[in-house]
Amino acid sequence: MILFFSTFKLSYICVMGILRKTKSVKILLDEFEKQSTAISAITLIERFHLNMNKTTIYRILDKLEDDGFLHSFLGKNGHKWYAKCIGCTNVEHHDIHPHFQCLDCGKVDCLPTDVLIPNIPNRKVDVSQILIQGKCEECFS
Amino acid sequence: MILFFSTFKLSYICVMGILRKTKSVKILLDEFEKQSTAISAITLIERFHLNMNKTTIYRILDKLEDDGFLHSFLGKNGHKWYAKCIGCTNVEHHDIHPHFQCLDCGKVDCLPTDVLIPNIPNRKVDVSQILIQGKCEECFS
DNA sequence: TATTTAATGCAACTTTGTTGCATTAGTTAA
DNA sequence: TTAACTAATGCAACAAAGTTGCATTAAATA
Repeated sequence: MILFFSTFKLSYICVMGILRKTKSVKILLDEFEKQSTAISAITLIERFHLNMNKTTIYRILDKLEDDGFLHSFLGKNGHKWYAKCIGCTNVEHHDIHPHFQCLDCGKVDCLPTDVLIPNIPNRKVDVSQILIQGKCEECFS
Repeated sequence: MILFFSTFKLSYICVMGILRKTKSVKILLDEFEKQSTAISAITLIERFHLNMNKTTIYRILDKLEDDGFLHSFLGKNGHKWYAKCIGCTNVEHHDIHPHFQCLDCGKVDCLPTDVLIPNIPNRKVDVSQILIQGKCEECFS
């Protein structure tokens, strides 16, 4: 199924999870469009608790990940973070890149670098998560 | 301060966190001595809830990490895992290696491979966590 | 506009981990 | 060996992140 999200400057999203263009979905898609860094589920709950319930937020994030629109990963304290995918579909996620979390301000960025995970004898590698922690550009100086 | 743990086949641990050789400390040290793979905090709580309180387990793990005897990292669901360090001290952890978690059986191993995290312009890299997920030797065949 | 059902809100719950405080038990010194 | 000191423990209550079930609401469509 294919939906047209013209107002979000997305040409289309191939959808399995998200079926209806609700207010909540619009708000969250909008947020990921305008923010380039990753956003944690908790931050979204703080930011939009007046607009929608936390359950709704968790469910929409889940679906957007299934759809290949967002990818998720675990930050510092095991908190879940989300960021826009590049070239992913509902069949497979392709954007395996490291994430950088600033230990001062907590911000998380996707690093454009591709990291090659070597094959490991007798094991099948499905996913790899690389979280680099340190000081970001702003907190470095 | 230096304590002698002869019964655990450790020559010594340079200690800042652990000061007293209590029953609980002995049990946990023993467990890490005899198991080569990583162990999650939750597993230890399940395994030893008759011997000691979960608070005690969390506190001892914390201290053993401070001491450079264990290192910790986050697995699949943000759960905390612990494994023995190699060549770490209470001043600095040196053993930055990837961890492999089997998505079938959940087991986590430390991979001996060293992974080089490239410097990133304008950022200071402190720690890097690499979690590779897939199928382990046993679950692969 | 009516119908269908995906999506939502809410409350209650689960899981992992933390905190404060009274009690227990290692360690050290007499 | 014993007494004194205080680190370590157990317990209960709490906190935060995330999940579940179910009644209600609101997109999509016919």
